[in-house]
Amino acid sequence: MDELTPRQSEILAWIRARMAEDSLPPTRAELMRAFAFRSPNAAESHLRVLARKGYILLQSGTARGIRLCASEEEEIGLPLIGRVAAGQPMLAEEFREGQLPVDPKLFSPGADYLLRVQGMSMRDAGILDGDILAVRHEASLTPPDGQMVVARVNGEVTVKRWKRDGNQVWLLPENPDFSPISVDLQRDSLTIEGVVVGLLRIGGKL
Amino acid sequence: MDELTPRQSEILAWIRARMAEDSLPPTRAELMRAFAFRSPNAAESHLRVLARKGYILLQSGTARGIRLCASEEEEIGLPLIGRVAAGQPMLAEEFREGQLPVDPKLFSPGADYLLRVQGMSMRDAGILDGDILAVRHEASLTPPDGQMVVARVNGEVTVKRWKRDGNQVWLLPENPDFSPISVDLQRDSLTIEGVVVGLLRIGGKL
DNA sequence: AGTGAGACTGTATAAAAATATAGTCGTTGC
DNA sequence: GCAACGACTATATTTTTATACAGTCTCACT
Repeated sequence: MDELTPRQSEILAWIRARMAEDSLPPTRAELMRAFAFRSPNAAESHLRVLARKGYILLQSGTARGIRLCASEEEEIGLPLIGRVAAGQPMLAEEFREGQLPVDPKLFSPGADYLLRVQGMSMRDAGILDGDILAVRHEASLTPPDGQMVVARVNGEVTVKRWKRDGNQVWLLPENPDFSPISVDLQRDSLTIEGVVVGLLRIGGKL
Repeated sequence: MDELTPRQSEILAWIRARMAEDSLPPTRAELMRAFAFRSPNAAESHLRVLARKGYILLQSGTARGIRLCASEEEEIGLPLIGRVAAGQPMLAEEFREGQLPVDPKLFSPGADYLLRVQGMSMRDAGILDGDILAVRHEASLTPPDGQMVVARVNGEVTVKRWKRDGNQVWLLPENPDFSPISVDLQRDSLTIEGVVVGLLRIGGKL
């Protein structure tokens, strides 16, 4: 699929927006009005280019015969992240286990991605090994105490309950077999990757 | 919303199918061809009726200006069932807490409804009070031992692990504070309302 | 027996939409 | 320096579409 010029992406974006909004592809004239062209042919030639580059399909001889090509995987639902290597960014392509058809708005506040749980450190909160957490991206270091967060301590990703007292942060497991993690904000590197907004368990051992 | 005649529903169904299929509303001429009308006016007047009865909206003066009206609650997702009174059917309207936008195919095998969990009898299986179970309707009395089922014993609905030995059925909790329920198929009334295929936890105490 | 709605046929016609042709004006690449 | 391309203007010319008007036929009412 060829690259688009800035102008071309602008036009493609508008077409997508219009179709999402009222589910009716635009005519050349409507495109022309939207971009203040003074000739319908400006719209026509842009559509030709978009079609040639494979972003849209034009049905000749039919009114509004524009259809979007499956935009290289529709990306519905949320990405499911598996084990994240230390120090690597969360959403890197290589940690993606897949994509699940989950409505982000099912959770409140909305979820941004799904994370596969490893280990039993949150067992007593009803979160088992292999469970899937819905996570909302949220980097502020001031979640309410008791909030379940996805945190990164010295590069390592972990899910725990948050508790902070000044520069002292505790990441609390929910399983007596595990010990709380103590973090000194001035000495250790800690970032929050998000807050847990939901849980999903599918297949496996129910 | 007025009732439709058989012919009118047929036509509405076709329009819906067409729009689902290629996301482009039909023209009068296309409708005419599809139903072998010999006059475009047959299509026109049907559209008028559908619009008058509130099933579609016609944008006058625009090609393919047909849009479907939100079909009296789209019923997307799955119904969420709350506390079911003893002896009452599961899916009765009065036990419905709502509808959640969950894709049935997210689970395997697919889910038919969602059920709000009450109590802590399955705590050690990571199922807490208030959790939501995805359930597949399945009435056979021969699920594999260890399968988590939604069962009804003498009218009362409960979620437990299934274990059967001849006429002796055990419904096992996953919490030492609770006792297994013993059921004799010849003396007690037992039906299976479904098998648990997934778990969802949103909001509340995460 | 008469009326009205539903489901059409048949014929037009104006408006909407697609699309061709001929250019202009900048950039970019060789 | 010039060809190629992107991004247009300007003007036509078909096709497609929407839509009006005038009927026909059937069936359910009342």
